[in-house]
Amino acid sequence: MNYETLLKQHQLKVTPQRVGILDMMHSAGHITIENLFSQIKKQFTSISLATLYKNINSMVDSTLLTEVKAPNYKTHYEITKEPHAHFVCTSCGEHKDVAFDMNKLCKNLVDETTYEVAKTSVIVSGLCPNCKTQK
Amino acid sequence: MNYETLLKQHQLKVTPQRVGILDMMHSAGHITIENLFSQIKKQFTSISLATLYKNINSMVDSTLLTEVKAPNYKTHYEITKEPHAHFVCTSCGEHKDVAFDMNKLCKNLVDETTYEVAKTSVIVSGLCPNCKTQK
DNA sequence: AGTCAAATAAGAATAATTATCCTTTAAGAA
DNA sequence: TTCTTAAAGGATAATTATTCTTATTTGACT
Repeated sequence: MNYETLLKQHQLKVTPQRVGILDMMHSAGHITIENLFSQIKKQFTSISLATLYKNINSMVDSTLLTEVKAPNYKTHYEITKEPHAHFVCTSCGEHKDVAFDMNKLCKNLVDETTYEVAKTSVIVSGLCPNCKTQK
Repeated sequence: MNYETLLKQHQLKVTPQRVGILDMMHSAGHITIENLFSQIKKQFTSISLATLYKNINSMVDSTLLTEVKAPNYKTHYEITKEPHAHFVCTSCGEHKDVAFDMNKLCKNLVDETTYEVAKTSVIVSGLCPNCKTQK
């Protein structure tokens, strides 16, 4: 995958920092701001945390990145992929992408002979009827 | 609904503050810490923000409350109900509970002639195979 | 190469959450 | 009831998370 192209497609300026962020995010799968910052500092020793936040936020706004907010878990980020669910272990914190198969959703989302599902959370966002008509 | 019973069922001590929190949360439907704090201070003028956080967290841990973390939206809390999804308007912030009908999930979760769906997020949490077998 | 809007770094400022410490109180035992 | 104790409350400090400000630099496009 070519990060420069990806950034341009999303009308974002290509900078070494952004390419570095994407590269790191790609190899990590998903990552928190905290981890990303400590990783990225190795490559860009003087990068600022504010820069990281601004870049992450603009990439989230442009849908290049997806923000994942799981209960009892730090917000983390990933390069936007096909729709999928996230399984988060309440004990060890492991998290795992799960194919978004409609028929297996909710309690059936993961194999319950091996996983123990405690909670599911579904968030849909967009425009409500009011705001949609005002566009 | 009787909040004392509810608290006892979850093995939590019954205190006036907790009853007040639940009462407020029940009438609000869902509420942020910020709003809850400004409301609850009217009733318990000397309540501390830390107390609020401690109570909310223990009630979330006991599953009495559910924490809802939606993208671009402040974390809010509600008394745990039947599984359901949340629709959050990216424009006005309105949020609305949506019946968790498996067949309508994802893009079909809300009526797309009136809503405009931008993102869906599904989070499942519990124990991963490793942690499950270690129990 | 020259221009300019956008990005960066640095650090301050603000917001959100948790920890600490000491006092008070709910809940069950005596 | 009263006693005992673990848990809860309040005040505030500490930590963590996020955004803002300003001066400087740089990528993208003439």
